[in-house]
Amino acid sequence: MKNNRGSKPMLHLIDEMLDCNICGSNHRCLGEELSAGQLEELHDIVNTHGTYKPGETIFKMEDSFKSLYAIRSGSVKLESILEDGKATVKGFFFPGELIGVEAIGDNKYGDDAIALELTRVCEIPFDRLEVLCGALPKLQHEILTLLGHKIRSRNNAIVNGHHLSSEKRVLLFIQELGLNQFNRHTGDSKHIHLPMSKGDIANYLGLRPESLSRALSKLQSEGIIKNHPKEIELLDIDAISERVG
Amino acid sequence: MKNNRGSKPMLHLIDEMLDCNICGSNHRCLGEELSAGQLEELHDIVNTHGTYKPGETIFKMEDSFKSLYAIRSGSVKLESILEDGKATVKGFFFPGELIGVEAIGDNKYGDDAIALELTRVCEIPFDRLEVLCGALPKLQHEILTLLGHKIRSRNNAIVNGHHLSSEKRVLLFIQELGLNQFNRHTGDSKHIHLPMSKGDIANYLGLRPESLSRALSKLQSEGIIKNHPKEIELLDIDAISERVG
DNA sequence: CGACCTGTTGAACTCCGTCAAGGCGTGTGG
DNA sequence: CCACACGCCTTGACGGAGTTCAACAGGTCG
Repeated sequence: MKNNRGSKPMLHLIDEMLDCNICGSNHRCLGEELSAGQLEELHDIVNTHGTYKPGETIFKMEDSFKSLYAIRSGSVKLESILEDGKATVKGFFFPGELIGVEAIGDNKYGDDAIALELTRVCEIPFDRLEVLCGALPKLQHEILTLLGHKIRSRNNAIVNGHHLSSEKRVLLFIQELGLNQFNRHTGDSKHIHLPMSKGDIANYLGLRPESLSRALSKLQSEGIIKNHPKEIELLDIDAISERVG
Repeated sequence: MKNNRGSKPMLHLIDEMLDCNICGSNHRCLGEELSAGQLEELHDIVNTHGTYKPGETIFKMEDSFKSLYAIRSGSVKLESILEDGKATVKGFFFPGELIGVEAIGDNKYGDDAIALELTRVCEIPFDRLEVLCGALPKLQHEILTLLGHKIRSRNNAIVNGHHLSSEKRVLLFIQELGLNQFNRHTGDSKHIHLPMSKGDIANYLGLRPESLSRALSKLQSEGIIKNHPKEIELLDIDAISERVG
């Protein structure tokens, strides 16, 4: 991991924070273009603590919105309970990603954030982040970019939901998970680890568990993937790319 | 097309701008909480010009992203052409709303913005807006809130797409159009004007034109709505509310 | 008038949801 | 250590909502 201030003597704590790039992943989730001094300002407002066991919630939907959370390790699902009592999984998040942004401008988080594995996060108080954004144009730009990207990604999900068959959505999901895993340099690119349950995946994709199971079974019978309990093995990557179009 | 501040009496110009609240609607789409002086700063970066006839594009998907556009009057649809050549309608926008926000952080608009009626817009150069946000915390907060709200709205669309039948989605759409129209104090609340084609509505809702037509016919046969060429007439508002749940 | 576009209607089909049963892995208690 | 129960996943059979294909109606514009 790079540290462009290695020569200067610093407080050990700050050093550690710089090292973890706020979130502990290879990619900094925030402050990518800031100078060392500016980055320090950002670190000053971040609470690095926060470790959650599988199933524990980082925030609940009825909690009042106060902070964003940068995921340092592990993984998180966002889900909410609808009026009719049904749960809907809104997304899965991995190291380097920010959760809580969906709640910006609202007074409550609209979702439960649930750790899927042993998960460490940084808490970033939003009011302090806003103030800092006013002082650091690059940070402001970064947040705006991140939100814009999020909107585009949600729009894409809508379009995919409308135009793609269940099989294609499943393959696209697997592909994205694999890409994500590849970018984080965890595991090899053929074995996609699934920290979440198949039921959660189905829910996220807008399918019944049975439909997801059938899609996976079909893909396995065609020799494209191998379906393991907590893992998808990619047997024919070209066929996957071809099928998602 | 430029800010021709020098060529007009200054007070008159500012007065006119204040009057139109940037976008010409009753609701200010930006600068809601700013003081008069701050609002003036905002107006300084806005180009008020821009009139488009039905079918004309305000920006194209391949244009490089430079500005947001506040709709002053008329209506706009956002659509994009997918790789396979199919068009997908991403949304409909009305006076007081901002378009272009989906492109923030990207170098191109990903959509075509097409006027549905005679439409007037204000152009807000995004780089200048960013600078101004750094100076005006309330404006920054407003933009962030707006983006957060957008993300939530897109998430809701996904959930609705997964959980609601075509009939419910159609009713929800009509309901939202009506609410929108009501908030803008245009027309009465029983006659919902449709500036876009039925085909566009179907596309937006992820349906085939035939399916939308069938849904509307069914609702009409049940005495809940009346289906006109460019208008939906609401006959039984209670039944509508009840059906969308 | 005829060409054309949008919207509507009918009939057959298909994908996915629903309902029901059973398999498999894990944890617990006898 | 095995028996059993409980979740989670899988498989099968069936039905229904929405798509597809095709024909047609109604308005608009040359």
